[in-house]
Amino acid sequence: MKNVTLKEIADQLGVSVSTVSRALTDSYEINIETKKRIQNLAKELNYHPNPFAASLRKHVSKTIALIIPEISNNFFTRVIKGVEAVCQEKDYYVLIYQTDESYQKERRIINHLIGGRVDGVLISVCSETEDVSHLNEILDRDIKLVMFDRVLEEIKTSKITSNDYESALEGTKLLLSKGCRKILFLKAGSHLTTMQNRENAYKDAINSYGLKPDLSLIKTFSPSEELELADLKAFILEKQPDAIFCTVEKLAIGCYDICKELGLKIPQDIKLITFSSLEVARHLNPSLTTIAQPAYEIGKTAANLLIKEIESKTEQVLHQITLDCTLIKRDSTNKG
Amino acid sequence: MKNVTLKEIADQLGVSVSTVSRALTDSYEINIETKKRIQNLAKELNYHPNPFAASLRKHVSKTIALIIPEISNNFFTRVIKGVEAVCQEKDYYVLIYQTDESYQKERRIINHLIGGRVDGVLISVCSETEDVSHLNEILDRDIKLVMFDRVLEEIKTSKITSNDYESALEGTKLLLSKGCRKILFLKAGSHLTTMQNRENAYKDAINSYGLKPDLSLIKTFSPSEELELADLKAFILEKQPDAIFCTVEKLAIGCYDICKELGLKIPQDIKLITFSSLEVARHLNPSLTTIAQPAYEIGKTAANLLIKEIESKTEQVLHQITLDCTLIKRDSTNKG
DNA sequence: ATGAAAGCGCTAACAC
DNA sequence: GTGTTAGCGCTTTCAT
Repeated sequence: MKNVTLKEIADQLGVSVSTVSRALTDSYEINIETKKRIQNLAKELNYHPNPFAASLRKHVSKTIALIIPEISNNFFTRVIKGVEAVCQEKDYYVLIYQTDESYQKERRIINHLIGGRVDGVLISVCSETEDVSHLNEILDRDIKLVMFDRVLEEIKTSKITSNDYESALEGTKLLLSKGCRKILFLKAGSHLTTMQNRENAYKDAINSYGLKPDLSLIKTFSPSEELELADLKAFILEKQPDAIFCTVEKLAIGCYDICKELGLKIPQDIKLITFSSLEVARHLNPSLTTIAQPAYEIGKTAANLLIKEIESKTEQVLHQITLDCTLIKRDSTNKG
Repeated sequence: MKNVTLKEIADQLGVSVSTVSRALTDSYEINIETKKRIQNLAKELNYHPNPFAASLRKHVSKTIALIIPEISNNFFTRVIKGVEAVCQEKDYYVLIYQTDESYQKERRIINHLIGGRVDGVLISVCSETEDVSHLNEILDRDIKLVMFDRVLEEIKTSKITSNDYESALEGTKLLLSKGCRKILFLKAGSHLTTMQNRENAYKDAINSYGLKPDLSLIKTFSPSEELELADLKAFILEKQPDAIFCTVEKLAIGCYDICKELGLKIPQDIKLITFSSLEVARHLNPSLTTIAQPAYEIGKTAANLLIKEIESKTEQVLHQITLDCTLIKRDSTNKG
């Protein structure tokens, strides 16, 4: 069975295509009787408009893209939920793309989008991203762009982040208050504003204790590679820390694996804290202290902002919104 | 800046649109010189074809939809990876949709697709789905369909599942071998073939021990609702089981919560096993015995099959492929 | 080897 | 209130 078109409906009813089109968009200028007849037949024939034709004609697709580094991550999973909630309400469709933390894939996805497939893009860039030309290209094409969480200084768009500095400060101070003095700080990607804020907070917290941050305790990992566990293990063995601050969940899970392997007890030998939205954090052994970002809210806020920008006719105002994280203290930071 | 079109390139070079079109698809009938000029200018102007125009004209979109119940679930997350791996290689795009286990959303998504947006659909139906007319409608429109994991008997398409019966049999026998005699069986949705296979295995395993399955120990939960935890708790309190077999991860996590609340020790008081691909299962307290489905392989197989069906001109042969699960024994089923 | 022209299915300006 | 027409950007006959 082929898809039924406006023309077929028009022919069957002896009216013109434009009348059918107008009737189905419930235009006020169509006779109520005709409208009924058309709508009924459309329903009967199970008419569904061809989205390509409509988009081609109207130059809008009522669709946005959501580009994230990794779907298998509770933070992004909840962001998606937030975005979808808003988009469902406002009748937009969401295309979800994941970059797997690969800059190449990020470019590929954006190239795919640039033809005009979407009206707007929501992105949390991958940790590899340094060259930002692909993002600027989006803006050049008048596709609206909003960044969230993993944002970049140099792009002129609205940005939604969490209060990374304040919460990392609080997290580091928690470790310090438990007596930790040799705290590893594990980053994922180096040039993201998000990571820099967290690192600055880490240093400032240590300074606030009258101590000097040891920069050799700070290490950047590339989440796009698989083989980093060996590096991490070597780093832990070399530094013999009494605590680890992870900026991303994946690193924290890696620490669990390594500590088990090395026979290091959490929290007795090493305390652990991480940015993470992992739902089962409370059931881990030991339960994991997390800084949970307001993922769902970030998704909702970002989507609302993007749609507002898409639909506004006036020059857009750039927003910079910060939402608060929640520090959830669990056993992994208990007094050893 | 507007998007550059074929016409603009044609005008600048003093050739016709069709020549440009052919040059850019690397047609053999275009002079090598002209082709070069056109391709260079296209690159220079950063030309990107309008996907709507092309799809409208060609009646194919090189895009497939992947519909899953929940993104926040490691099983589906890995399926996505498998699907994307195949699609990237074959130059297809993947639109990911989640139904949140809601039949209404499933219908809405499929209606959205029916206009011809995609060439094929990969679906794992939500546990609510009983009416299958929306799926048949896809087939009516000549959109290819492949079901995986959550499959339905009554739909005539290719299906990829895991060996649910055999692995549930093995899982149940594991519990029986540890001395468990009052094993709850928690289902998610009742009419899915997948669930029925698992339930049959559960019963058969008990029969094989010369025991009679107590049907009152089998209970179906609706994963689309939030408030089931109270039900689950009441059920556990009422039945006082010595083991629980969960068909989905979410129920197992619920069991952890409830056992903690009730002061029941896993595995001493209650043993626990579940179908799940949860990556941190090994770090849970206690570590969780899982039956892990070959998620990545399922995704790859399903995508390959779908693309083959899309591209084949001949009448399609229906495949029914089964892949093996892995039982990973951990502490939650240890001798108490 | 290249161009002219038709048309995919839809919307919207312009008639009447 | 309804029809006619043009055109969105592309591919693809059919000419030449």
